[in-house]
Amino acid sequence: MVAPSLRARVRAGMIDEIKAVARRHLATDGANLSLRAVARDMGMVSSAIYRYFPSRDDLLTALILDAYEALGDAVEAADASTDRADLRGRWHAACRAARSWALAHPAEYALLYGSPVPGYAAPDDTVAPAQRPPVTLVGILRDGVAAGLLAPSGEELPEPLRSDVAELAALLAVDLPPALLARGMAGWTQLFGLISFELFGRINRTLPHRDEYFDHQTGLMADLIGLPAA
Amino acid sequence: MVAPSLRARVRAGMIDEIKAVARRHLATDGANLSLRAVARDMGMVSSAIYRYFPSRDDLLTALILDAYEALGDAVEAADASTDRADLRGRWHAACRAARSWALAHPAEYALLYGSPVPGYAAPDDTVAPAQRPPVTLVGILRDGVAAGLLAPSGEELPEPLRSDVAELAALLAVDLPPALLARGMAGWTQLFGLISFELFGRINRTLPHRDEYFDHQTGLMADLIGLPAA
DNA sequence: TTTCGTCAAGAGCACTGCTCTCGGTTTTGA
DNA sequence: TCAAAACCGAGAGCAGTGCTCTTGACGAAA
Repeated sequence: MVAPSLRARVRAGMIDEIKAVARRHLATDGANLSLRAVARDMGMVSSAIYRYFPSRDDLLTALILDAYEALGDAVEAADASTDRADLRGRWHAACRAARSWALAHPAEYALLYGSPVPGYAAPDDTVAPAQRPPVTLVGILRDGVAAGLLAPSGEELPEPLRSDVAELAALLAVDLPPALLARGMAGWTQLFGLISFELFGRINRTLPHRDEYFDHQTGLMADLIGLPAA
Repeated sequence: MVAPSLRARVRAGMIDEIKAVARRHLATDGANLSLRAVARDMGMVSSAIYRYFPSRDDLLTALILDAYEALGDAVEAADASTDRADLRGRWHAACRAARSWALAHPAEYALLYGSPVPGYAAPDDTVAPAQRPPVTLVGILRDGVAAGLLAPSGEELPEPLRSDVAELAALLAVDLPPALLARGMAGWTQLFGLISFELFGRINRTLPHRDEYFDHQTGLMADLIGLPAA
């Protein structure tokens, strides 16, 4: 373990600064960020950026990866800082954390969950961080079943579907009855829809009390799952 | 009512052809469609397009309006062609119609429900057509209550939220108890999330039986709403 | 028939992502 | 220690973009 050379350190600093400037541009200009513009902001020439990122898409990928990690951190931290036995409280905390992060970083959220950039294909590095929020959510269900706080209803899925969802459980590394996992996925799907609707402004020019609406909607899904209050 | 002049007719034809070519480009290149490319495809020069659409955003707006109407037509037709008393069947039919349209026109769906184009602000003409799918869905609930097939649970929303949702009911012109409308909105939100996840490919490289998964997920929301089978 | 509105074409501007070359600096290894 | 290799920023240049403006031709209306 040798200390990184001076050159490597300034290089890492440059990469961080480029990403920071790019994030700033992202917030104002949306997904079509201009390499030349960030280069200008850094007092550089556009071609110099290519020393650090081989293409614009690679810069976007780096930003996407960072954003996934930040969102995953926020959701996991919110869940972790809630009483383990309070399943419903954990659910609400995780959902609120995702929403708060999205409201604080709308452009980055759009990058993660908006329509995919046309030519751009997300590399495989992104799938693991992308799964952290849903894994956290279904992890609450897993803990609930393990602790006996969440009784599996005994409901069974019809067959082509049951094994599909069972495979999904294996992929997410959660040991859950398929029917319950399906309900958890419904909650995750609705959470994404809620945030997207609020952020992309398609819904509710009315609905001024958005916090209350959000909590109620996520509470409905907690009901559907059967999460008990503390 | 005079017959439109020849000139007006060829002009209308040109507008239609431009939109058709643009839709084709949209399908392959995504949201960043090039005016010059569609002009090339039509054997024209880019500046000629501006005789018909004052800017690229106006072309996009026209495509968006058409897409909203097409999606609205599909959802409403599916609902209308189902036995009025079969609330659950109508719900499933409307949801399936939305999904089918989205799968058949992924680029246009992304235009409607993906991340908003940065500089672009949707004009007010779009809000009415955009509301047709959710209005159709909550219309099923309204019919159910009116026909006595869907019993309001008597559940009441806490106050800041209750009047918000009541206002939303007035805006959507559906006479529904707020608590029930909130559940309907949850269903609409989840439907959007389901389609987006499937279309934008973030979810389930596994889950090969997507039709069954979709039906089960929308069925869960029908359960949450309390829609009875036929 | 003449005038007026419409049309396609072309040149041009400012911008984009990206490539390549050219000097200058830093790190590396013999 | 010193030359070779790697790295870095600047600049020119290419192909493409949205958009504006001007020019000349055509058809419909007065």
